[in-house]
Amino acid sequence: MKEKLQDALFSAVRQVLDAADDAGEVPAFALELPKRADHGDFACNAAMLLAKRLGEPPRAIAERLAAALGDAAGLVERSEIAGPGFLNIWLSAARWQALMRTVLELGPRYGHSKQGDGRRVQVEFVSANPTGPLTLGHGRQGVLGDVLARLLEASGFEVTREYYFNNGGRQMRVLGESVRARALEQLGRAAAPPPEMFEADESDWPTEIDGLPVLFPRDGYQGGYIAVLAEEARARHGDVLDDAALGGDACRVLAQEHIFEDIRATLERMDIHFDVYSNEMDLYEEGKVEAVLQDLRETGNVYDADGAVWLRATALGLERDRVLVKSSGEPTYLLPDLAYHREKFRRGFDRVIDVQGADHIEQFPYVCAGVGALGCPAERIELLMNQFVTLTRGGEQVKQSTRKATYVTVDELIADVGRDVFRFFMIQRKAEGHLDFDLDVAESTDWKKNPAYTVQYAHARTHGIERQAAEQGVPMPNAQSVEAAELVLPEEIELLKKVAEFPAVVARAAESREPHHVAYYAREVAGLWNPYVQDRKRHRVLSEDASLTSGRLGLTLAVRGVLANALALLGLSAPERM
RNA sequence: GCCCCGGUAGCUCAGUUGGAUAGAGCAGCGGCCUUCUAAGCCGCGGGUCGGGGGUUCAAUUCCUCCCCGGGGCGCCA
Repeated sequence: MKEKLQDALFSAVRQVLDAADDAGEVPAFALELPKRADHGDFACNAAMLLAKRLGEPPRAIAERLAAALGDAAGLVERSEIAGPGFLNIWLSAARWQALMRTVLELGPRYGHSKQGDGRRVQVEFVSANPTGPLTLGHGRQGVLGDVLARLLEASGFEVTREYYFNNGGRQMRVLGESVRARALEQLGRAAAPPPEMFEADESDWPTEIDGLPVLFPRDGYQGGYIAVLAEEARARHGDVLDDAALGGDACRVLAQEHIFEDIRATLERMDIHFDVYSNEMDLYEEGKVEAVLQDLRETGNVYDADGAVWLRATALGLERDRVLVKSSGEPTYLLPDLAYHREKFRRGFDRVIDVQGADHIEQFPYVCAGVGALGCPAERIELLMNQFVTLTRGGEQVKQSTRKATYVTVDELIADVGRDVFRFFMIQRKAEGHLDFDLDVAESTDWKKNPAYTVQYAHARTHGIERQAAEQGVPMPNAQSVEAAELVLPEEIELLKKVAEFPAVVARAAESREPHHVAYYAREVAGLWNPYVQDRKRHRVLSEDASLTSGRLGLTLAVRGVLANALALLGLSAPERM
């Protein structure tokens, strides 16, 4: 619909230019949905853009543009010049007929496009290291990445969802040591450092308490789940626990396995499914990390200083140089990260999107510069950054501390509010802003109060109406029989306009990597539909008037169509009754 | 000190890539109503878009300088 009008306007502008002996190009004018209904269905700014070029007032140009446009082969009912020189355009009523038919015909595909043309996109997200349960930050990132992936799929891209984790470095070693220490504490062969010691100075860290050695690392993992893992370690690796190296290693492997199992279960609860899991260790074993270092050395992008190997990032236009291999001989995380990103390109992705928390944002340019130096098209990597999540209850912020492991986990929150509410809340704000997760609202099952239920209930209501219709023996219309002519009330036109907007909303959300638009859109539809259904005094869907009833049932199905598709993109269920 | 993100109605936030009189949901006020599933429906009030300067037909949107809040600035990940 919009495309046709766009074409008609293009020719109209061409005509106006030709008449003025201007052979230049038609400017990229905007065709937008006005905020106000009395500004028409579409508004075009072409006349204003031409004002300077033609040396005439924009309103005069708009006159000629309107004349050239005419009725655009029956598409346009009328047009008006308004404001500084806008051309406001009203489409003929026949468009609603076409819209309803399209929505009913396409069903679950309404709003989808072939924009991506099968190009391959990788979305890397969550990527939490298996050192403990997923936090709300991971949860937000999970939903963000997953909904973005769904949007890209709906736009015709071939998407790979990928999870990458570091299991080769210090972090995992500390995890193993934490488990081993707890196991030996349980056996009475080591002393547990008292909690307040973690607050004290590093130098005060005890080596021995009451004759027992303190094995728990100063920066160890304090969460309660470590004790559970320790029990498992005692049962399975009791024989090697006393050996620091062997025991620590066995505990690390055991912890990674168990924790990763838990993470997968959590992802399952969020309804997030990855196609590929990658990890740092594999990159080492396949020699990919070593290869990167070698290639960087050959191309003169690294140098040695202070016993370490540095990436010459300043030569690539960045703030400072970065260490790739520490003087201890151990690589920093940046080196395997470069290897991993080079692999992404080797695997043939046209586009790579890294979903990362705000704490990683500074690192991103170094990864891009590094793989760029390796000859990869780094401009194809995108960063989708997200800020942190805070919990609010009763207007007060719920205190969380990762260090003390006193944080609410994804599992706990889902157990509390359910998957659908969890997902909706995590996606409803734009990613780069802070997300305030209001528990009072999220825990409410009142459909009017909780936006996730507002949307789902709006969908359920379309089924409620259909059930009612079936009871009364009223047939539901289909794509062929649907009739829009009876839909004339302002609130009905508003709903139809909203339904018509859906494909543009999806396209924009996908292109701009802003999934929250879909959540807002769903709320808007529900915000129109719920009052429409509820206001029985002015109108009812099911009435004595058979033709009117049929038209309104068509509207019901169209609204259901966009709600169901929006919910699917958000990864929420679309219940038929609640 | 430097970098990134935010600052829009009492609160939580949108704002279609620079457009017309800046919106939604809650909260507040007034009037109706008794449900195609759950108290709903209609209307009203409410704003120096953090502040100054600039760019142009047009700035909440782009540039610049300040203010406030959050995050980051390791041979940690």
